[in-house]
Amino acid sequence: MATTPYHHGNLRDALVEAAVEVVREGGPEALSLRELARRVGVSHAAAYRHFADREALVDVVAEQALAGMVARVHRRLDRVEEPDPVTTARRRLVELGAGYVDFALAETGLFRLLFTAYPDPPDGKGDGGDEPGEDPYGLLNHALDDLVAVGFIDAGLRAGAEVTCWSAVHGFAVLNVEGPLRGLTAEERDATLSSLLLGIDRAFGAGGTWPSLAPVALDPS
Amino acid sequence: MATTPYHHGNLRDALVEAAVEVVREGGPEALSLRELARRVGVSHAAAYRHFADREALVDVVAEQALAGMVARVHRRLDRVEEPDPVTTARRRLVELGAGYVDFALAETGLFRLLFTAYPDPPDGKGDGGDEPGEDPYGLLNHALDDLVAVGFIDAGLRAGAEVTCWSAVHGFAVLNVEGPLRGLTAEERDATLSSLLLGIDRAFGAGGTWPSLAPVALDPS
DNA sequence: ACCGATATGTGACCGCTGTCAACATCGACT
DNA sequence: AGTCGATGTTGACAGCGGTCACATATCGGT
Repeated sequence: MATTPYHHGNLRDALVEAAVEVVREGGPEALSLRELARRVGVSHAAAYRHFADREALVDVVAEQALAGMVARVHRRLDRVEEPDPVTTARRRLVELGAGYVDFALAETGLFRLLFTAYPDPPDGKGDGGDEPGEDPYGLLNHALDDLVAVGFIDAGLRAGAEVTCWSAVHGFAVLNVEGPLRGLTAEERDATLSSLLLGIDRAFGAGGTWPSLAPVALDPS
Repeated sequence: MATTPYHHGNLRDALVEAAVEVVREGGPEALSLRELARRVGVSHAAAYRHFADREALVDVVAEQALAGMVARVHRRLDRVEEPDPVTTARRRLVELGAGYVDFALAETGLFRLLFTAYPDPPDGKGDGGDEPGEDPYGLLNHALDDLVAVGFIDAGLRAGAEVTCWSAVHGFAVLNVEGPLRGLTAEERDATLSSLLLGIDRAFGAGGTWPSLAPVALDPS
């Protein structure tokens, strides 16, 4: 039987599943090998047959978290429909940021784990090899390139733009998730996030005169 | 004798001093009550006469860290001298951000501690009572108000501006200190930070046509 | 059908941590 | 002089990550 075989069968998967669960509702610091083993109903040393150490387990959870974040961002991106290419590209950048923050607020534990495992966080450009455009950093660069292509961003402003965007959105997420800005009401959060995202849009489109974009709202689903 | 009295004399201060030292060169996760006691040459439980628990010690270190950061920001702020009030105000905002990042990169451990103690980080607006303008958040608001006063920032854009600025700069710091952006060279860091700070300036000054600002460089002293 | 190699899980153990309670010491004040 | 409160010590407990020798189950080859 695939369900509950002989020894335990699929301990590894069970552990990962439990780990994701634990991190979700307690953050990275709640993730303990022993607690996991207890949950799965197995000896604490058994986990070491499947993971070299705690870090290895964390890495796997981080992968899942990253995937979840990408999925969430895509959900927003896919909903964008605007009349002209410029507005579409601008809107996509905004929605990208909003999706990032959505995930951070909806999956606090996973988000914190993603950026608190100081030995080599698995995000972004370092890890090469993946499908381009399937990690947040790739999506971001793609969106910015589009904005240059449609003539919204001056080519001279493209350099470093991805860092600016990432920093702003990531900072907002961090401050709201585990920093002094948690405790904001939903309204305040929406307002300040709109202000931030539209500010980025303004900074990039400073060359010409463009119609302003509609505000954003978080989606705590 | 004030130096090495009877029992220990000034254990509390000695512990705090050692704690700052440890965090400086190992980050918050290296801060252990027992290690501290060992360093100071005292029994492992002695610390409990002075601190309710580990958290309390962390809070004190956080205060020191915050003070250090404010000092560093001020050092940059005080060096600003520009011909006209508008440029001065703009420059001050830029230097404020640069000082924040300076501190994050020069005092990695202390910075991380400041924003990783999820139960009530001591930064920013929450803690009231302090001299206004003597914490980073107050300095930031002051700088932004000035920019409105001199006519650089349109009054309609003032709302939420402090969150935008803080998010961007904080995000940059976090990504460079413990995130995927550490590993950047000094040149890349300077370039991207300049791009970020000047982008903020651009976003706020979008109303009129202003001369562009000179780039920034980090100061790893 | 058997038997051995290999994968998987167990229990005891180490050193580390924070925290607490009981005990010792010392200075200050009456 | 003698007591009291603040400070420091000792020893214990539980929980953690990690490692080991050992037990067990499963599978592959004969």
